[in-house]
Amino acid sequence: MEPTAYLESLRPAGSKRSSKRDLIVNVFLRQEGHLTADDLFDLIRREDQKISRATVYRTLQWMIDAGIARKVDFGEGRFRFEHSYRHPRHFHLICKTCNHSFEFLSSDIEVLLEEVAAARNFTPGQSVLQIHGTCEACRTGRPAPAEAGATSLVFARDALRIAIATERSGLEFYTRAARVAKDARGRRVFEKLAEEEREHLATLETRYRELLQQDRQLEAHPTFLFFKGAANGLFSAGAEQLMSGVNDRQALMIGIRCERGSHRFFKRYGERFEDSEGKQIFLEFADEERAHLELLIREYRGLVERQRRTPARAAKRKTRRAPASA
Amino acid sequence: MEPTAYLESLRPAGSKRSSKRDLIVNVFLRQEGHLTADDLFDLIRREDQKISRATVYRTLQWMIDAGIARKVDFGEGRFRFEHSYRHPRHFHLICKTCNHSFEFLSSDIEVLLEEVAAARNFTPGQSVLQIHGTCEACRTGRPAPAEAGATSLVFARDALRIAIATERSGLEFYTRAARVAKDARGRRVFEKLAEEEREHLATLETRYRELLQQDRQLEAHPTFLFFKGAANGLFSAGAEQLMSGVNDRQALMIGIRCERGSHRFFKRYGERFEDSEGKQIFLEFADEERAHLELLIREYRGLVERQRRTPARAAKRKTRRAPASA
DNA sequence: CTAGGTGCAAATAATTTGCAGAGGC
DNA sequence: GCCTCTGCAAATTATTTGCACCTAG
Repeated sequence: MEPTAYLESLRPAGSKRSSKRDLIVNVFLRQEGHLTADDLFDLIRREDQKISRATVYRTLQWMIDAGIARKVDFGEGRFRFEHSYRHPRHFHLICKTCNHSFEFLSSDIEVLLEEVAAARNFTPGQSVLQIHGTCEACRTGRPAPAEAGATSLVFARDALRIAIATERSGLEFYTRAARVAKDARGRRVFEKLAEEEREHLATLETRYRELLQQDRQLEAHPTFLFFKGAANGLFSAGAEQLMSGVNDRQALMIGIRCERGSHRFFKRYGERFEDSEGKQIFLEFADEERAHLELLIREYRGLVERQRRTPARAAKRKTRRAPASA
Repeated sequence: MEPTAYLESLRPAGSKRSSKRDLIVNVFLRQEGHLTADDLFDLIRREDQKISRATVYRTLQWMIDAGIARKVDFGEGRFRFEHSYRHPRHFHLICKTCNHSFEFLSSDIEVLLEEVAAARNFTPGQSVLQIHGTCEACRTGRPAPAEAGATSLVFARDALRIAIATERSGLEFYTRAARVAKDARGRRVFEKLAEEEREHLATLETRYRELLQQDRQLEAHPTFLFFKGAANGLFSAGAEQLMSGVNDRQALMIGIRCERGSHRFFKRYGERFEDSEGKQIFLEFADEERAHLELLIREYRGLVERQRRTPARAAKRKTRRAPASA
């Protein structure tokens, strides 16, 4: 959505247009950091000498009601304001030396927060998380790479990186499982799964390259979204040693488990974000995993059906496995 | 340490005793929640009509310098103060309806915070974490169980619970491994390990019961310290199936891995807390795990040594295992 | 006796509000 | 014309400070 349409969509009911307010809102949206009311007042004064502090405060409150602005409190004894246009919610790193602040988000932390709230029978709304300390620039004396630009693009970048890492992890797992598998049918299933992961991975990597072209410096931005759960959660160490004796049906079942885990993960977390390209990426990825999952389930059912029609073979297979599983 | 000694130990250099200040400090330390300067002023006024607001503010600043008080900011446009005597650092759940706040700590979150800071080249100091929302009492209309009493006791209780959960998890693992193990020597090692865990567990449970006797209502307090890492991290699902073919040396090595993991975990996290009974419990537990670990390592070395002295047997064992591991 | 500590009142600092006039619909 | 927005100045709220006086060491 374009800025103007975005503003119109958020205008509170029963409010009138006003050139003063428009000016304040526009100047505010043009800014990047976390402004105090006074910072904004100074900026406004450069364009219109007549606007009073009271109007700036009133407009800030209006923007908060409209959802354009968020009020943040860094413990300085006054508030700061940040706009939310193309700017997902986030937590803060705050340098106590230069008073600059840096943004990040961590799904892992958000999950833990929800768990704490649930354990204490608390209905959580917004959370405030600030790490106070010293930034790299203040510690080393050398200027840090500027953290400017569209946060929502960085968010999308990180979402894609996470999806790619997950896919790579799946690919590696299936590849190793295929290498280890002794049963020819089981191995073939793993090989096919690996091939499918490879294809999906290629799609994601293409999309990543396309995203990078939207902003020359996108890769230089530090990580915004921290999210480690997705890439490792599915495959436990040592599991591959169990893969060696796996047949085709079991291999398919393993694939189903993996894809289901992946789908749930991305659906669950995608739903947590507000509208943004990053959210979109998570939900699309979840959808693709679901589609793949359904495909695997159909294959599995087909396989079971076929084995039921040739009971001799199924019985033989069962007999052969019996002593090992006892 | 007793309150008086505690205060003396923290008195800033070059400061005089004063009856007014003593009164303010004592009234402050008697309180439980998070007071505003005005709350405290009102309380003080009940005991001494002459004390002025300025003195209360000055004394609060003095207490902060002395480390007796912490200044917290719930975004209300003014500060609140909490004392730190027998009161570990923590995060807050803040009810936006009744303005009450509840405390918790999560080692898992703290670890993630450190990781984020490290990834951004930020040297972290103190962190602020607030979950704003609605408390149970405000949502249901019924009064919640009062969250009063010594937080440091609750902290110790939770530390013990975590240690116990870890020990139970270890006991369960070794018991199952012993049940599954086919090699008689391997099984015996697991049985011995299980027995040791059982003993340690009994010690911890006794200590837990002793702790409960210090405060009748200790078990009724909601969880303060959230810490899930310890109990599950060591043993992955399916691992027990790998246990079946394990011999005595391998079983010992598995025990060493587990105890080492446990020791590192508790040492690492114990070091994160400030002085308290809870910290003590973590560090003692870490020490006990280390002692056990060293014992196991000695046993392992002895075993290897013995096997080296009877090379025929070792060679035989090796030959027998060769096809399985290829 | 002298460096803090204290009370009082005034100063600051951020933000809000009352009111009369200006301006959009 | 009505209802909202705006500027200005005054009010409010939380906190700090100047200064004269007090008190412990």
